[in-house]
Amino acid sequence: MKLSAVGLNQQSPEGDKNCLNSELWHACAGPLVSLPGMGSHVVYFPQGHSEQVAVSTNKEVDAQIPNYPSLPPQLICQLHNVTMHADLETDEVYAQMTLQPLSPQEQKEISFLPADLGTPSKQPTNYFCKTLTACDTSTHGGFSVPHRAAEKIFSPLDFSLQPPAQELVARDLHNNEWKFRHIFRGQPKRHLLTTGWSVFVSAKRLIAGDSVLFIWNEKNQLPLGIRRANRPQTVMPSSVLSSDSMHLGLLAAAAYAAATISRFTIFYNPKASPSEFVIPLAKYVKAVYHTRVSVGMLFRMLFETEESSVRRYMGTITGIGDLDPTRWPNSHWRSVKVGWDESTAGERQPRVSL
Amino acid sequence: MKLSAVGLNQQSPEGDKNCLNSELWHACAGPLVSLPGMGSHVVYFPQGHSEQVAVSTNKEVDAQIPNYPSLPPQLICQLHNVTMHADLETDEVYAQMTLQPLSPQEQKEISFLPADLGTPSKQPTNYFCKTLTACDTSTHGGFSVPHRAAEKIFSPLDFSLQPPAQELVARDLHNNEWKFRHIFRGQPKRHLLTTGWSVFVSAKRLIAGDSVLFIWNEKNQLPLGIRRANRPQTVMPSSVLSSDSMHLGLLAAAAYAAATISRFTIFYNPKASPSEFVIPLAKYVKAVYHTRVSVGMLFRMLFETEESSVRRYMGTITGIGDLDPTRWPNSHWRSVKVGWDESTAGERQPRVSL
DNA sequence: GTGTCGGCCGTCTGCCGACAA
DNA sequence: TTGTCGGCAGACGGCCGACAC
Repeated sequence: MKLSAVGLNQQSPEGDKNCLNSELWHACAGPLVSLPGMGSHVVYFPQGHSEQVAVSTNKEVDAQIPNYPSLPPQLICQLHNVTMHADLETDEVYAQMTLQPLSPQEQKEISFLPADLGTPSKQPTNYFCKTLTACDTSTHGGFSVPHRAAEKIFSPLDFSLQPPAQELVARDLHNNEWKFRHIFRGQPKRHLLTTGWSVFVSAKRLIAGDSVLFIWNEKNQLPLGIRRANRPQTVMPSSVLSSDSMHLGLLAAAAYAAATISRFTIFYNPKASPSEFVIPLAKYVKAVYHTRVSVGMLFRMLFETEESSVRRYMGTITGIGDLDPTRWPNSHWRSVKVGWDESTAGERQPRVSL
Repeated sequence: MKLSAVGLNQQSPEGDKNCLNSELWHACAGPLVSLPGMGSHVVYFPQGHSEQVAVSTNKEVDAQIPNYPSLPPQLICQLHNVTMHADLETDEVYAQMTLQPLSPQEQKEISFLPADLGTPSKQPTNYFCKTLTACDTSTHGGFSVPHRAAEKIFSPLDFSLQPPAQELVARDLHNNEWKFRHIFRGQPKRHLLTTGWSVFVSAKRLIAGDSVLFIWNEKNQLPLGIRRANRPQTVMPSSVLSSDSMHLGLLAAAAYAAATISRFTIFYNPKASPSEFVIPLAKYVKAVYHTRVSVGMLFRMLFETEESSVRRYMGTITGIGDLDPTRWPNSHWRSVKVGWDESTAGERQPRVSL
């Protein structure tokens, strides 16, 4: 896996590129992904982080791994830095966060409830997202642009030309330039991307079922992103370190930072992670202390569907208790068991709050 | 990075595929790479392991990382298991080792010197390795086979045919099958691989400067491997875990295993790692206790050249001392400083023994 | 002995409207 | 409105010996 960051160290921030592409990053991440604000207070769940590593390495956490008595199941931190990144090979979006645990006296001082519930995922308004068809990805032709989307997002064509056509310049998450011939032709008339499209498809290794999205912005830069379909074999374990060592590493890093009140760095990958493990403190406090949860209660939860829209699912709380009592006693991570109403099986026990 | 192992867990051994391709694995790894025998006693250097992670993530180890007082700079272990693997995407070879630290009484019991100095890298005898030319990798043509190599390695052609030709079936490290048309033609006559060659080149993403190697074996299976040229941008950092957490992870895993006398798992990547960090115990004992090292002494050391042959370099010992006195006191890792005779700069301070 | 080139032919890429869902 | 197809023209892939180093 290659990173997109520039400079000598690949883990350095990307500079102003982040600001430029923040919209695009959020669009690619999806509507349910939100990042807490810089400087804000958050709750970090080592268990959730561990789950992300387990999914990424395709290996369950080993029972051999010791627990760190000094590391609580939830750690209140200040978020020093958030930078948005994208995998150089797959364009998968992820965020790098620098966290600093709060000292005991700092925790007391913030007993008042801050209002920051996290920016609610600034989805761009003027964009379109299309799932690619077999014809879109075949070498035989170009890309068929939905009619209304082309009129709304692309710069207007000069209809005095026969046929009306122009060159579009789009930029992906790495700020790479992609040029497409945009033409309005056929019977009936339609918007098509021809020359340049197949280069893009093969460079990004897109297949039917993946999605592309174009964003309109005031500078007319035409940001361009992709969302891959959930292919089962997307797992990319590393041959650098054993998964056991990785689990130990994240725990050790957090435990050491907690003990010395020093900063540590984590990666959050929205697509890989089963659920968010860095939550704004206010959201956490509200969920744990200001919400009455009891067995039998009904509730709703949002999920993203395959067509990248949002849908509500209903569920009933069937139990409350620790997921792993020996290792993580009194953890609020996935402490609520639910039974889902609809027969969409495969859903897991969800997390504490939303 | 994808792994080649099969089954539910990607880190499970590959079964008998290892045995079949052991020759090929060693051929791809190069003549200087040797793996200690299964069950033998070895010395594990956490510092060396850390260096491999640093190179793989392209990030120097952070001074913030704490040291583990319970973890000595060299750990005597029994090697429970060694399996050979290859990266599914790049075909890069690496080994997975399961180590178990020896208890104090076990260490005393092995005070006699075992004779196991490691299998000296069983390089196959009947093989050829060719660095690809621009014409070999261009889409315009096929692969020009060195004349003597073709006669030695490939199954003999039927020279009654005009032109003499046959189909060769080769197998790579993942046991994938590759078919090539082998023909003897042109003026002057030569051996060529035509149909099938370009598919192989593009699938493995070979470029001029990379090498391919064919091995002859008694079963006539024609194992086929690649060695990539040292491209500067080969680094593949992971977006799963911060490099700091990785360093902590490997230290924590070794420290925990040392404290509880339990097994832990590491990956050894010969191409990524600056030097071997799992050494047969006998070799270590011989180097440390049976070799007199003093400042000013002359010595020789083997290096692999770019043409994958072996060459001797001469050097003088200019000093002896700890590389990192505060973190790893009394470590034998890179404790010997040398000045190289020839003006081939860029060499680093070498390691204890060879 | 082998790296690169020009020549040549066949396949595939990629642009077009027709047509149907 | 838009997914897929057949038709077609040009680009590129890929096999060949010539030639030079």
